[in-house]
Amino acid sequence: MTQSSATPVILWLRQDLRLSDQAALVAAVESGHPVLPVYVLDDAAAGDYAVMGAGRWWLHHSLSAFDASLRAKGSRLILRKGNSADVLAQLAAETGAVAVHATRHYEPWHKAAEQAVAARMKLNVHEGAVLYPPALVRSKTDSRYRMFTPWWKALLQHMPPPKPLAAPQAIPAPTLWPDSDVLDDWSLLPRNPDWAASFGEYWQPGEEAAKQRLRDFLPHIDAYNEDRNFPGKVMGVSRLSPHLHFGEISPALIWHVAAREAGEGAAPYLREVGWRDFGINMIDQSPDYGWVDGRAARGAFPWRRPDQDEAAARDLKAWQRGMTGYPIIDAGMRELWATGYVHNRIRMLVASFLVKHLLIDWRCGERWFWDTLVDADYGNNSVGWQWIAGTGFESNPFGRIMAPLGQSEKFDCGAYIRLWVPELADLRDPYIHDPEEFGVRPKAYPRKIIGHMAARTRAMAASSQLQKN
DNA sequence: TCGCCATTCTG
DNA sequence: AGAATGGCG
Repeated sequence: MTQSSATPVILWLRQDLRLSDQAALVAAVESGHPVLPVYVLDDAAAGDYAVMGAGRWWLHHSLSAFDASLRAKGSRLILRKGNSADVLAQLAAETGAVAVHATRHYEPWHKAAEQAVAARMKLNVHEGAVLYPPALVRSKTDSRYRMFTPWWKALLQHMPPPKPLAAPQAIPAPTLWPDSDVLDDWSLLPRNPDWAASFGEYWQPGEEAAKQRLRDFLPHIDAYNEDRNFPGKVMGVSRLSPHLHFGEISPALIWHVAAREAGEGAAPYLREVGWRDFGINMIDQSPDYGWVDGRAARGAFPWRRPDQDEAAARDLKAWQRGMTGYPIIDAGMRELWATGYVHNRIRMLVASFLVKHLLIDWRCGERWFWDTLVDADYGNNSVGWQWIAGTGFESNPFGRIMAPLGQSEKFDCGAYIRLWVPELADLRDPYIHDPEEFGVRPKAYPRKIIGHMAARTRAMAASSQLQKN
């Protein structure tokens, strides 16, 4: 016993930076061995989907918070960089560790890494990143779903999720800690310029902050179904997405807390939490969903290519910078830049604008979001863009073009615009939604880069051209 | 196979 | 009021 208990087990962490409700952690502790928690930064494996800009800011603070939580339990976080399987094998060789515990993830690069690790050592994979394992949600004919509603009905048959596991009282430490990289040396935080300077005003990464945000949101959960449509309502949504992405809080914990506090009133909110599982369900079935059209077009769609067409490049830049001349679009893109987040309704509007008004390939938008969102998540991002672009298995038809100006008014976005577009701060409703229409020309605010009707006509023409092919 | 129905709407 | 396309039972 003394001999074997001195042999450590590795707790391999990825997007699971929490102590509560983590089966892998509980199993590692219950094994009776000292536990070596290690986070491996493996950018090469993820390739284009490595944690990028805004996500790296979050990751830095989340790792720091998680290390502090571990230390309060008598443990600590080892940081290593490189190929996951190589790093873990090396760590095992250094410490004599014989087994690895980890939480299962469904991104293709995570699945590949799990296989590579399992080929070289004893890997115990635990569920916990999802409400329910996606492969086990089956239709009557035993097939898997690509449409949300039937999938959701089937998933509900398996709900509630397992009861959340408590954080261990203490985490047994090895007698000798292996070397760890120094977090600051990873240079995850931006500098020169520090474009994330204001992020701290909006976010506090880490498990404790995630739980606090959930507690703060609970009194508003009954109003969610209505208020979530209004980007100006600060407590209309929970803003838990980045915490969920990095695994600082589990979806099962959210489910149980929300259901306990709000009963049936939690249902609309939990359905939206369910969209995260649905995204995972999609990328699990179609690992290339982030860049390959789900429904292949009947010929190449005539996207305007920013890499080949100067006008398209200018339009893409105007969109990225929030200088399109559409107040609601510009407010959203500037909120994204300043906070690493955008309200979901605005995500739909800006995405639709890029794809349909500007006719720019949805993958350009997917890339921009991947770089700028603190909650950039492969499943969510891919499903969202494919839905808006009309390329997804289940998606909005291309011909359905959202009217940004109408939506801005309908969802009362005046205050939201005044907050993010200071050039328009003096304008009242209804002028704020479409100043050009009212003949108002605020200083330094651009004209619309394309008129709504002109864009609509162009998009419909491009789309019908495709039908003929 | 065939009919039903689809996340967040438009003019 | 309308409307078209594909997943699902």
